[in-house]
Amino acid sequence: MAKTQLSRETLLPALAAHVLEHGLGGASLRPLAKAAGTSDRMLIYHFGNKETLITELLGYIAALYSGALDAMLSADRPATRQECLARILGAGSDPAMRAFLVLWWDIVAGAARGMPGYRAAAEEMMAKQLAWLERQMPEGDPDPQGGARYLMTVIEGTLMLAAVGHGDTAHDGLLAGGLLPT
Amino acid sequence: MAKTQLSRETLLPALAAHVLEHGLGGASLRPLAKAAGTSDRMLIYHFGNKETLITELLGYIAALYSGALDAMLSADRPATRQECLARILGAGSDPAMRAFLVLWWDIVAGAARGMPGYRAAAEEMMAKQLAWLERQMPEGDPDPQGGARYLMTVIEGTLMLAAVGHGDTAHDGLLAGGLLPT
DNA sequence: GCGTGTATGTAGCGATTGCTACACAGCGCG
DNA sequence: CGCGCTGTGTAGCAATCGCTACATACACGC
Repeated sequence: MAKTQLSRETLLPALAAHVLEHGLGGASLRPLAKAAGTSDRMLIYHFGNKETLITELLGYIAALYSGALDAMLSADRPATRQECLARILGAGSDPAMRAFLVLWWDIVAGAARGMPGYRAAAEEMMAKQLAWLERQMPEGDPDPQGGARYLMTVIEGTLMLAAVGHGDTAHDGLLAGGLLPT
Repeated sequence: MAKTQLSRETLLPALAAHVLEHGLGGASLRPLAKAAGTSDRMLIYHFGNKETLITELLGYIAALYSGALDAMLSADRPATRQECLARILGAGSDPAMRAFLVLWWDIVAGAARGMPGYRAAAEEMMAKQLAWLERQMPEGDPDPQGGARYLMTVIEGTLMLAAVGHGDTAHDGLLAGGLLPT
């Protein structure tokens, strides 16, 4: 039993790497298995069926994302909300974060359509990001909680617009909203 | 029989209705054809292959969306940005808009992954929405263009958070940002 | 050794995928 | 009339899908 648990844990990193590169949409058992150095037969053996495999994989990816956020915690907190936002949007161009972002829209789409596991993973990832943001808010901010929620809403909007080629639109909007230094 | 000649134009509405209900991810030729009252054979005949079918379908859906926006143009413009934002977010709970929204995340995911046709459709839909928003900005707004971009960024962020169950987070953020009346 | 349970390989199932080959019916044009 | 083009139905292809049946190799308690 402990061995089974270990097997799943061993497989998940390779599976996560595969979906981070190729997406969740076309993820089928045989390519996933090949990426993990095993067979579709074994994936079903360890996870029971594809649905629970995806669910567990999403949970693992959410944990991965959480860890990536923690690793990005800078010792010095930004002085202003503007600087905080600029930093975060800058981090979004990190290639490692890019992979997460592309996968993220798959997860959002799945969550919006109610696919099992997607909603939970998305909620967790957003909760982690919100907590991270609160810790990143400038010292002495009048309303760190509200400010973090405000910034998060703005960040997600910016990322979405950037994903569909309207990054400039979002950037202009942030300038107009006084959220970025001119 | 078959008095109505089938063409791309006659097929697209039924195809759009199908993907609006069932999503783009699992859209395969036979179910699509059945929804349009024809056969996969005919879909390929009229569109050449699935890829161009999807591309044209996305273009048609973008036009549909544009029309839906125009139909939602209210004669009276809101007095403040706050009211403007509140109206728009209220319109997002319209069931007809819900279907668009769920499909929208499929499109964003496809665009983010560079799937052919997705990016173009997404760009067009966002451009249309931006133009619509500019027309909806309060009369006498100091910076309607920048304001529209700002509101759009905020709107998209709110919609995304709502899609993954963090609608409250976004709402609190809008309050904290002074974008909604308390 | 002997049995038992876990982990794994091989092979295959029925369904579905995008797409094609072929036949044929109707139409307009000469 | 005959010829060709357009539209359509039927049947099927090879590939892939999630999943399963069966055999087996290996470790461990008796």
